Amino acid sequence: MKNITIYDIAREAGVSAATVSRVLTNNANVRQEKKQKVQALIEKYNFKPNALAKGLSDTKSRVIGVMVADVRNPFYAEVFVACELAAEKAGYTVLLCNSLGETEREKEQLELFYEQRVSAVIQLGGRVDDLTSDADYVEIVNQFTSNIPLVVSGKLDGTLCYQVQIDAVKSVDLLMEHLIDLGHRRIALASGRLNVLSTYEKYQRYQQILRNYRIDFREEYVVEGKYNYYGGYAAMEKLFACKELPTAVIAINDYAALGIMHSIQEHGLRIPQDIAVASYDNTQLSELLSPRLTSVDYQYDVFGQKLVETAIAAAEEGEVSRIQLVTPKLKVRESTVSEAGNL
Amino acid sequence: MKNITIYDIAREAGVSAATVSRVLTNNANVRQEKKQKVQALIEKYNFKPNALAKGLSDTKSRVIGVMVADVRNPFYAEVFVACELAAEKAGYTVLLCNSLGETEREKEQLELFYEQRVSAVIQLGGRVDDLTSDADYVEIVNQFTSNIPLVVSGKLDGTLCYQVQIDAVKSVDLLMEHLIDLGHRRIALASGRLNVLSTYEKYQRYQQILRNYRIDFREEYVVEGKYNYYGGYAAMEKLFACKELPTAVIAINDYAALGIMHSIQEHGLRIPQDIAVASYDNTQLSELLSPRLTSVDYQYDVFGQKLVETAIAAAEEGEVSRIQLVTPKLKVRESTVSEAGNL
DNA sequence: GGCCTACATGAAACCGATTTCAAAAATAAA
DNA sequence: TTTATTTTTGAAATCGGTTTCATGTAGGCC
Repeated sequence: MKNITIYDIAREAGVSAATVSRVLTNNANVRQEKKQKVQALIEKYNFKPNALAKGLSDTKSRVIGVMVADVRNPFYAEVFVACELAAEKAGYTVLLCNSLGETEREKEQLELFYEQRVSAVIQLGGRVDDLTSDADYVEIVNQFTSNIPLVVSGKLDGTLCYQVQIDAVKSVDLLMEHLIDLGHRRIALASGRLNVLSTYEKYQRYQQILRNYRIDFREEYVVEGKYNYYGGYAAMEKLFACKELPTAVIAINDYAALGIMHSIQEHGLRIPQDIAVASYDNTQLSELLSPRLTSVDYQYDVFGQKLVETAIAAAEEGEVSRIQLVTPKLKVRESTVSEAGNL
Repeated sequence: MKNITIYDIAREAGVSAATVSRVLTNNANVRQEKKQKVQALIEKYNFKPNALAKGLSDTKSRVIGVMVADVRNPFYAEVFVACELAAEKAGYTVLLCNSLGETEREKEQLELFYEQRVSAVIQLGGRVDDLTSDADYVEIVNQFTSNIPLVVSGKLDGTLCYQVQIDAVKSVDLLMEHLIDLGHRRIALASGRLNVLSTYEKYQRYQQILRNYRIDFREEYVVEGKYNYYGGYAAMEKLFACKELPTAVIAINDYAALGIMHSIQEHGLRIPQDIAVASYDNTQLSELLSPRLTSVDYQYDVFGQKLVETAIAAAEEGEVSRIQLVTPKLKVRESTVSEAGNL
């Protein structure tokens, strides 16, 4: 069955294609009578305009490319779904791709996005979140952004990207103040890699807070590591080597927290009575661990919404500020505050 | 900066657009000399052909729409990434969307995919995995598939979809034989909903295996429930009400297994010494639990590869069989086989 | 050299929408 | 009724590629 087009509708309705198009875009003035006739035919044939032709003719694909490091990471999955829902409301479609932490892939994906003439791109994780700069990438991005707006959660010095950030300072404040309020003074940081922007910012703020509260900073309480279970596990094993054990550990994300918790439990200590654990991300996992995990919630719906809004506004040449912040919230659970019912 | 087109290249090279196109598609015969000249210009301007124009002119968008129930579910995230990698190799792009378990969304997404004139659609979870039929949906799919091939992992009676299934029978066999070999005779099934095709097939096979081994089927050992942590937890709590406790429990997925494990541990029993636990999906989580979880691996890379191959073959009118099976493998870990090092 | 075949090439049509522009029709004003 | 104004409308151009078709050119063979 041949695809029907605007011309088929036009012929049968006895009008021109232009008129059908006007009905479709609902914008010019078309005589009621013809309008209804056309709409009836559209209905009858269940006609849907070809998005490629539309995109070609008005040079707007109404597609937003979303590039994340890896959707298998629940953080990115959450953000993606939030973006999808937000885009949908605005009549946009989202194209997802994973950079898988390879800068080479990121470059290729940008090219692919350009080929698809996406209206805008949202990039999270990978290069845009890495403090070590890559001149080549900056070059590519600059070329890219001369045609297509790029919204990042992160930072890319030397480029003109829109930035939508989760307020790293605030997220540290939430966690640290919570722990300090609980009386903790020996707070360790099972960090990620310090050349990742968001991680570095957290580290900086961690030190600042310690200073504010006149708590000594201990080098040995900061451990760099991977953003997964093993990273957390390894970090905690290192912390066990400290002569004075921390009373609380902050994990860089929920998976790392799980590793930390296992390590603690294997050493026969209790959470949170012996060591409290808290983390960032508040993915599904934090609700499922035992004890359930105190974690900083990044407000994925708000975050996704803002990313998409910014992308669309930029694509449609609307007014958007170049930098925006999303305020996280703390979700307190039993891994820091002991309730009845924990082992 | 205006986008450059094939015509700009043609003009500067002193050839026609047709020739540039031939160089681009690399298929007709073009004099070496001109070819190199054109390629040099393409290089110089970093020209990338407009995918919309290309798609419009040859009526092939080279985009595969992937609809899953929810990427936040690691199973779908794994499959999606596998599809993406496979598609990439073949020069295709993937469009992801989440149906979020709402049939209404699924219908809308199919329309969106059609508007985008995707080359093929891959659908996992949701309607295509549901035994309760929806005449309206079948109608829509039939209309859809008259234009665009639909590859499903599941089944949609009354439609002409391509099916790529994970061999449910085999996956049950792997788990059951493993447990029976270990000496288990009281094996419970913490099932999902039995109106989900894949779940129902597993249930059927479970009964069959019991018969084969002349083990009595006990109604009370089969508990229906949700596909998440709480579903598993609730199921296990029910199983604790049996007068004779099962010695092994099969969970419908890793999250459910986690719920089951927590329930068992809260009751003060040991895994696997008192009760063994095993599951389907073998997502990252199974490696991270304590004890680590025996799980059926669905061979995501093979699965994704086959889904995409089928989609592309169907789109390009190649030969593909309508039904294909992917053979799962068992990943044995400590939740069924006690090793040193478990609590 | 003459004839045939194979390759190279560009003009033009096409894919399916949107949009501009000018003409036609309807309405308002005189 | 006539003129001025506003709406409607369709023809045609456009977006940026691919492809067909006819023509031009080169090489192969007698």
